[in-house]
Amino acid sequence: MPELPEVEVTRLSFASRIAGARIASAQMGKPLRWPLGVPVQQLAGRVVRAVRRRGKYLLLDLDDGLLLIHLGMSGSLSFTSSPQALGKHDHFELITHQGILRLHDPRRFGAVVFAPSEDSAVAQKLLGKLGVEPLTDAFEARSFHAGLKQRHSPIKQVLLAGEVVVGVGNIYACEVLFLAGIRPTLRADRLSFPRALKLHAAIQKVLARAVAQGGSTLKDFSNASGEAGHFQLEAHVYGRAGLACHGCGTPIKMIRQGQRSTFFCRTCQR
DNA sequence: CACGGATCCTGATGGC
DNA sequence: TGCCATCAGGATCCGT
Repeated sequence: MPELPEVEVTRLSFASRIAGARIASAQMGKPLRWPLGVPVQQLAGRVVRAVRRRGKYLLLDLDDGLLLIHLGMSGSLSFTSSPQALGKHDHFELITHQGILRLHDPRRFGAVVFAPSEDSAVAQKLLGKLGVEPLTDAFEARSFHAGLKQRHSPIKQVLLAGEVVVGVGNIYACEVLFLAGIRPTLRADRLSFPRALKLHAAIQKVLARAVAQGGSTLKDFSNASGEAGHFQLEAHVYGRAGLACHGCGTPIKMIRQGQRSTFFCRTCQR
């Protein structure tokens, strides 16, 4: 479900409401990607100070330590006031006096991990190699190009790997490469600076718009308050194999790159 | 060490 | 209707 815009929209939908909340209790359903790191009982009594985001991770700052939450492929968070029994796919819950935070994740590729601090080995193992945040001033065209120059893999896979820039998932990677007119199979280090500049602009524009409009409606996304996204920009290539390119009419191609589907127009993208 | 492939898990969908 | 194969928004781990 979530690429960076959806994670950010989720964060915005509950961050201010959970800030200052004291944890009454916590519980786990089925195991997620990694163990929590501490027994759930040890979370009781701690206070949630703030919710930040790094890449596709949400960081819940506690008065002592932090929780790292990742939504994986199928995860979503809800923050509600009404208690109810954990559903089949609800695998983590924080009960606070300001509301109940619940992680719903059918495929369980998501994660909830406790770390004593952001600098701790536990946290750095997950966050340490992440690339620059695309919606900050740190995402700058020249260093982006320099980062690409060091990679010999196809540009699509370099974007997905998240070590140059974070947050661009499979859908937005396809869309952004279409908007920049770049073929997904092109080696990252072969991009000229002008073309990297176009890609840089496309990433900023598409991700920022998606956040502003409440997340993508390409799939069934809703935020932690249960509100659906209104991202109007329809996909140009993603999920459109065989259909006419919006630019030139050529049928959109679908190929496989690293076990993921890639969609592109072989006329518009070079 | 940079790269590519296999892998975790469940559900939806389409062909026969 | 059932059975099987394929595909799904992610990212780590492991072998080369």
